[in-house]
Amino acid sequence: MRGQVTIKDVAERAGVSISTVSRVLNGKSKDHMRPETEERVLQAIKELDYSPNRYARVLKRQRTGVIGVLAPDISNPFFSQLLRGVENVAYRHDYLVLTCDAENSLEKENRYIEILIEERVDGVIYISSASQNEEVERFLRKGVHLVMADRRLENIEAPMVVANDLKAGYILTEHLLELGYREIGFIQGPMDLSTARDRFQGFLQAIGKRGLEVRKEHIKEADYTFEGGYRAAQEMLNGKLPQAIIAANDLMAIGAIRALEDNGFSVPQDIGIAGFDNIPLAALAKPRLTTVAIPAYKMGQEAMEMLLKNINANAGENRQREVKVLEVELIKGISADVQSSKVHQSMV
Amino acid sequence: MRGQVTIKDVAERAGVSISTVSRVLNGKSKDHMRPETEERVLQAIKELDYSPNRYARVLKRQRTGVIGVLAPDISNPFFSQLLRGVENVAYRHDYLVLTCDAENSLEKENRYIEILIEERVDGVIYISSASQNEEVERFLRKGVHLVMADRRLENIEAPMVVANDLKAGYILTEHLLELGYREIGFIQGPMDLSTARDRFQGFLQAIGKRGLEVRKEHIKEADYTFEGGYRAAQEMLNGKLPQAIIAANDLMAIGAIRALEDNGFSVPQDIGIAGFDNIPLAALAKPRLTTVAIPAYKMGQEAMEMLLKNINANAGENRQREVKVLEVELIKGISADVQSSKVHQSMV
DNA sequence: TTGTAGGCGTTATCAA
DNA sequence: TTGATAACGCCTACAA
Repeated sequence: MRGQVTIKDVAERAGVSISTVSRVLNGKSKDHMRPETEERVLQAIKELDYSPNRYARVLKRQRTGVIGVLAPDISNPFFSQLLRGVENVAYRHDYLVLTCDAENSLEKENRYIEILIEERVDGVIYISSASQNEEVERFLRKGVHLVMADRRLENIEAPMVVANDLKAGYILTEHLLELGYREIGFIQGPMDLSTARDRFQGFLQAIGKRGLEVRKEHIKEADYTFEGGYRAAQEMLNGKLPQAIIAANDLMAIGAIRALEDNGFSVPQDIGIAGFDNIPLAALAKPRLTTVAIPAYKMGQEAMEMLLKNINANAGENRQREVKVLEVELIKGISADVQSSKVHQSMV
Repeated sequence: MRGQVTIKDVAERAGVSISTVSRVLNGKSKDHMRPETEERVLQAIKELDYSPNRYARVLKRQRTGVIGVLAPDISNPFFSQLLRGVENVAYRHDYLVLTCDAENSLEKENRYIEILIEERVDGVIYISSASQNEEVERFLRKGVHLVMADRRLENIEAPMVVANDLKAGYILTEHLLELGYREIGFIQGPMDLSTARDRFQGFLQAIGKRGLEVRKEHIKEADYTFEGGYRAAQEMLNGKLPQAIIAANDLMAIGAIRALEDNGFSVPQDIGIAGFDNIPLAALAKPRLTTVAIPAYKMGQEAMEMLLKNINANAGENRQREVKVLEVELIKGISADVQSSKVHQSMV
């Protein structure tokens, strides 16, 4: 950054004042400027390979053109998809995206909140790592626009984009029930997260509607990671296995498959497994995983669009807290057909 | 950003001058400052929830504390791993990482180069999307520190961290040969990339050492993506299949597996498949993929450390262009054992 | 149509 | 031990 070319160098080279250069830079030359003057400036800019200093510019303009995404775990394909959705919209609107991976740590999340505030971001898309974090409200106090994505937090006054997780849990369970499964286990996500709670609630509703029950030892709580799913399934192996297991996301479902296979069971012949998210990995799993597609990419796009709307909205205009619920879709794995016959047999 | 709290507000509240506040902020209070003064300032900062404006700070300090990573495809797990390695080191040294996903597009790469220059990054870790890009040299002309990672570019005068891809290609091929495979096909990566060239060269060397040959129709070039691997394998299906196929990365290997299975072949019973990278997905594939581990995370760490060394080095000190070559490791899939017998049978 | 000058929030030099 | 003040590079009234 030392010895950088400034607007002053350009002005000298072009033989004009710095204001003239600035006007060319900001496209305010159209109306009142001699074409030859503009030409000289453009020429000087090219010769010196000048590019404006964003820091000086932001300081003056009082607007950074940066938005932050605070996510709990970028290595989870679901969130990287969501992120791509955000970037797609941001790129088109000339916003820079600052990605912050909290790695499921509250401490890191807080450090990033501080960084985003120092960065003076124009807005933040927040995917919470935990049930609550008081620090997040600093954004609101500072007037930073905030949009929540994927995970609902009731106590924070911000608009949000979420999926219909309750329905997701319901239709997936209903699907398995239709296939003939009666004893279904569930690997929960962290129950302080709305997605985990809703998916489980949907599960319970579908089960309850048929007057069925679930054994306590067939319900485990894990942390949405591959390893967590692996461990939860392994714990279930201690007792009598259910006929099928629903994991609250695909990563855990795949972990569960691994655990079961490592213990000599084959999926889906011996036991059925299903998940949520429909991450790309789910399509690769063999056999194809039964799952509920949560539109991550779209969620990212919608969240960014909602954020833009808020940023550009008239501050005076009193809006109500907008909530957008995205629809979900059942993805039937080929496992299903194979299983149904198997299960029916074992039930005879 | 409007109505933000500034150092001036803090000074007024604490009843001191802005210079005093600045000193507290920068930890220069240790030596010569009354503890009670410092205390008053700290108190005011807390009461006002003040946080320094990074833009003003950078403008003054002439140093951003930001480094850029320019990568060809973040959705490839290999690069997201590498990125995590970079972030790990950056975080510890209080650097912010600006991630730029060129999505294998030269146009996007160039747009990001411009953005990184405007951002006045202190350094850039560059993973090239193509064989050459003149624009990259702008970094050097601007005095931005540059480190290349993963992919060698001979014509750019910058230090680099790469893997021993030649050896990787060699030991993987040697392994398959030891298992008894004789007709081995190869799905190349983009041959303008050093990794693709080296891995293929290593393959040829191992083949040549045994006096064997490879049929032309058993060599295809693809683009390092899942879909590319799928298509390349499908093309091979038109002729006589080899006994095994090596794909220049895991993503393509998994694509190839998919293609073969979609066409009624089973892996590894009918044909062996191997790849490079050892991405997390490789461990999940069933059966476990034979691959060569390229230490992506470590590569990211090393690249960032090399960058830091360059940034902090005395500018006058004339260094030579450092090149670090990371070692690779063969990962034997369970496929191997199964295959060897099968293949021997078919060779009788 | 172009130029002058003040100020954005901070740091750092010099004086007190 | 503290305070006043001049930059840092850019934008934008206001003047010319």
